[in-house]
Amino acid sequence: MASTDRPVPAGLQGEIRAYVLQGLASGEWATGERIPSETELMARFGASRMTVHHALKALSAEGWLRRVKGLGTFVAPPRGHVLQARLLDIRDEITGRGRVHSLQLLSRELRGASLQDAALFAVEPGAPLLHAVALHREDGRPVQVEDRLVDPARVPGVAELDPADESYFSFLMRRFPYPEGQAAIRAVQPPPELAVALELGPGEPCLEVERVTRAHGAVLTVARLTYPASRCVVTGEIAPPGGWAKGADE
Amino acid sequence: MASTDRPVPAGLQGEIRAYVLQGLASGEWATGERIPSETELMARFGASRMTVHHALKALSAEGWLRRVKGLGTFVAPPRGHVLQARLLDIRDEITGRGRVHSLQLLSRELRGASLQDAALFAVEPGAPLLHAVALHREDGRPVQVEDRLVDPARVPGVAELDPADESYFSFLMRRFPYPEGQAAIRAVQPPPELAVALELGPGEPCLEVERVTRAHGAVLTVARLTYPASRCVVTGEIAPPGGWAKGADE
DNA sequence: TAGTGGTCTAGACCACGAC
DNA sequence: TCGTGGTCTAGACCACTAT
Repeated sequence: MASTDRPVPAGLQGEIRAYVLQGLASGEWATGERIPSETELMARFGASRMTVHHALKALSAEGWLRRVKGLGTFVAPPRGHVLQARLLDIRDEITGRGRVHSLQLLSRELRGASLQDAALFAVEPGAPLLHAVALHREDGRPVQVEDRLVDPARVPGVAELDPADESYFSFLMRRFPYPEGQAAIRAVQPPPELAVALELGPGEPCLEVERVTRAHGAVLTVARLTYPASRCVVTGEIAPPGGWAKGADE
Repeated sequence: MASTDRPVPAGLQGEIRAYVLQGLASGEWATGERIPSETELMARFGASRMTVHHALKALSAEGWLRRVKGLGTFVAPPRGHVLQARLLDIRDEITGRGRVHSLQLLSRELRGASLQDAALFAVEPGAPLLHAVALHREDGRPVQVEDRLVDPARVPGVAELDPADESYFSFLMRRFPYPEGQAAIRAVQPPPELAVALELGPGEPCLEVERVTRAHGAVLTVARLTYPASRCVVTGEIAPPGGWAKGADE
């Protein structure tokens, strides 16, 4: 609830850190303004230069400060609101709530890449891509349609994977634990076939999350996840600079 | 497009950093596994302990590693996909695209806090809250309804603010540059009055972003932003551990 | 007790920017 | 030239963990 519970450095570094953060929070130093130099802080806290340096370096890495060699240390500009949302495996989400997850494979085929696919995946048109569509249920109620395209050349074994056994998400995370990519969230009027599959109420919209996942710059998979509006919210924290670099402690 | 362009430490620290990241990316060290100790790395790179220590400390602060005193350094568990999206001032977004922003104030009143408001803001029921509803247009087309509740006691001057002059978002950011809070994104069927205000097509859904913003733990404002589905996408990066702690360099 | 990481010091050389 | 931050060293003491 408070701000970040990053492991606060103890001792002198902690004091210097607190001093600087206090100056920022109180508005004593405005955006872009110069804060005391390492030399000044050494004197003020009776610390060695390394100690001061590390305190400032950490604050700079967290986005509070900007340091310029030859010039000094400045207050970093605020970055607007940054929303940090976890996008988890739907399966984990459901079982984590103590519900029962089930999956119905609607289609799965190896097909040639369209021109559009080819451009996105940076492969030759016609190159084989795995296209799978699955319906996820929570206690029997449909909660997500997963429409996924994977490049089997970059994800060996994915063509043989039975998503009822292990989700594509989990399979990919095991092999590429540090994903890069982009995501987009939209509200959509679902096409009729999705409305039927998801057992939507009349006129009920959907939330659509589209994800492009890369590893080493190469696109691995594109997923389009469609949720009934009434059964999904994306939530997240508005992050202070530095975000939640704290390890995974939950 | 690649991954994070954090200022890479030069020299020995950079080498050690690269060595560790390489080990992680290649899967040489699995999640939870122990990586070489500071002593071992000192020998391997001919570096002093401080140098090794800082390299590992930085990687740990970025979420790649977890260090335990007395035990060693371990590979941090992957954290799933983390979506980092900037939520900006709609005004800046529009003018940033070279379009013309205009605002129509639909209502603004000082009203007593309902029981629900009181619980959220942690004030007495009946305490004055500013409630403003505004319609934002881009080149004349409605793109957002902003429904906002602000505690004027915590945001002095906000009751006198004319949102056509300066947006509430910007006003708040100037006074509280380091916001905390939560946000939620939903798809909704807008109520008729919103459908009219936003000039929605028949059956067109909306994306709703709800934000609770705090400073020093106290709720400053709650905003409910409603966008026509056809005119809004929330986009963001899927972040590696460490996110984009890099200062604001765009 | 031995090994780990957490913190700190008092030096050092360097690259950079302003004057 | 002077002050800035970037990097590095070779020590040190401490707290913690496992044996």
